Amino acid sequence: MATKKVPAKKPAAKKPAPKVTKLAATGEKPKAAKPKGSKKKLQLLRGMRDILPQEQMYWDYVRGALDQVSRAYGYSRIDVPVVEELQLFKRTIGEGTDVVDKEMYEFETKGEDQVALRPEFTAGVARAFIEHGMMNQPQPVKLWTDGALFRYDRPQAGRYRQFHQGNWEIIGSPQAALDAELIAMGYNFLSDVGLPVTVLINSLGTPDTRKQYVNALKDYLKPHRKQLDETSQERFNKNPLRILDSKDERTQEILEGAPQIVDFLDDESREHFMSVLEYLDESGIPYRLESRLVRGLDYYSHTAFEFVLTPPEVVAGEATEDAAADTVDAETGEAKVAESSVAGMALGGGGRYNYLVEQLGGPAGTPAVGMAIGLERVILAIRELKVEIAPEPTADVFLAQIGETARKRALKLFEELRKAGIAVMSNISKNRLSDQLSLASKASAKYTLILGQKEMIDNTIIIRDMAAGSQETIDQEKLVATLQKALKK
RNA sequence: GUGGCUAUAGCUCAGUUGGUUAGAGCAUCGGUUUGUGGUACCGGGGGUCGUGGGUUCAAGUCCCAUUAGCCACCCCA
Repeated sequence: MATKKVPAKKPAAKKPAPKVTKLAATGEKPKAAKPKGSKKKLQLLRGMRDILPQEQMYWDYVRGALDQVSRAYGYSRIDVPVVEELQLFKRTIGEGTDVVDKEMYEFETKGEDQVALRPEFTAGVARAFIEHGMMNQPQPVKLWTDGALFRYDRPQAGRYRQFHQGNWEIIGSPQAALDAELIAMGYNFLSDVGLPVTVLINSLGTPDTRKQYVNALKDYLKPHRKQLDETSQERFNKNPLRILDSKDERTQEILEGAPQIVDFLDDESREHFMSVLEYLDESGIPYRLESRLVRGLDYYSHTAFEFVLTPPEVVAGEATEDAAADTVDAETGEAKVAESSVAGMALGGGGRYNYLVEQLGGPAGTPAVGMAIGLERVILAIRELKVEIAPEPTADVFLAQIGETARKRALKLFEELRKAGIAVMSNISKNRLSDQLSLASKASAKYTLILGQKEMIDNTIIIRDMAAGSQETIDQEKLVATLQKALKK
C-alpha cells in the first residue's frame, strides 16, 4: 500500500508548480501582468520581527536565566497588560520625554478610551501595586516580569518597535542596600548568561537637587550656547540634562568643565549614594562613576545606573578590580568584544523612583527602585560573542515503525514511553526506515527503537544505539525498564 | 523625524562596460539501498532579481519613486 502511494504522489506534486510559473511568465508580455493587486506581498511591519524556531534556543536560555535569578533574589512574578490608559504613561514617564512625545503607540478604542501599548513596565507594575493594595504586604514588595514592549522608534540592529525586557521592581523601601542588591542581580544575571558588562552609575538626587543642578548647568552653558551642537541648543530649554549625553565633540569639550550633579546632592541623597557604592564595593561589583549618566525618563531620582557591554579598553586598561577579570575570564572573550560592533552597547539600566508611586495615587512617600534589561540586545550580544549555550535537550529515543500493524502498536507504545518519563519522539507519517533513522539522527536521539513486522510477530523490539551503531533485540515488556536503566546516566 | 548604504532561490552569496533559457554552496525532496541514519554518488523542485514606473531594439545591470533592512544622527532596551 505504502509503496503504491509514493509513486502516485510524485508526478502530481511536480507538475502543478511549473504550470503556475509558466502562466505568470507568459502573462507578463500581453501587459496584463498585474490584474490582481492582491498579489501584493504581505510582510512584517517595520520594526517587527518573527522569532523563528532556530532562534528559540537563545530565548529559552535567557528566559531560563531570568527566571532562575529572579527566584534566587526573592522576586515574585507579576504580569501586567500590554495595553493601559494613555494617561498612566504620560503622567509617569513624563511629557517632554521622547518616549512619550514621539514613540508611543497610542490609539482610541471603540469605547473611545485613550489607550497606549506599554513602552515600559514600571508604570504598569506601580499601578498594579497600588490597585491591589500591595502596600499592605510585608515591605518591600519585589516584583519581576518579562514581555513585549512597544516603541514607535526608527529600527536599527538591536532596536525594534516591539521588543522584550526583563524587569524588576522593589517597592516600599528606601534602603540603599536594595539599590545595590538590584544592581548586583543585574550584573550577575548578565555575567551568568556569559556577557562581560560594566556598571555605570550616578545619582540624580531629589527633584529639588535636580532643579538646582539644571539651573547651574544652564548658567554654565549660557555663555557657550552658540557653540553647542544644534540638538543641544534645542534641548537647552526643553531638557538641558540631556545635553550631557551629546556625542558632539565640541559640546563634550565644553562640558568638561561643567558642574556635576553629585556636587548638588543634599546630605541625605549623598549619604544614600555613598552607601550604595559601599555595598557595591563590598559585593565586588565593578562600577564606574558616570557623572553624565542621566536617564531618559522623568521619574528617576537618586540612583541611576546602566549596564554596558564592556568595551575593550576598560577590560584591558585600568583594571577595574579582580571581579572584572573574573567575568571576562578567557582572553578570547576580550578579543571578541574588542572586534565586535556590539561593544559598548547598553543592555539595560534602571534607578530609583521614590516619587512615582505617590504620584500615581499610592501612599505618600512610597520609595522604589527598578531595573530593566533588553532581551533582544542580550541575545544579540550572546550571538555576537559566540557564547556557548547548552544544547537544547533532545529526545532520548526515536520510535521508528515499519508497516501498518507496527504503526498502530507504535501509537500506543509512544504513550507508554512518554508516561514513563522517557523523552520520546517519532514521525508516524514516514514509512521508510531510512527516513526515520535520518530523523532520529538529526534530533540526536540516543536510541532508536525499531518496530516492524518481524518484531510484531515475536513481540520484541530493536533498540539501536545511534552513536555506537550497535543494536539488540529485546522483549517489548522489558522495553521501558531497559530504557530507563540505559538512560539513567 | 534627518542623512547615507543595501535588496538576486529557504540561507550565504556570484552575476563581466545593459545582450540568448539568471548561477554556486548549504538546505530541501527523490534515487543508488521496497527493514538500517549521521559519509558518498546521481538526479529533481524551488527565482514575476523587494515593489511600481521610466530610458532602451534589449534592464538583475541605468534613472525615478516606494517599501524594508543596516549605519550615523536621535533615542534608548
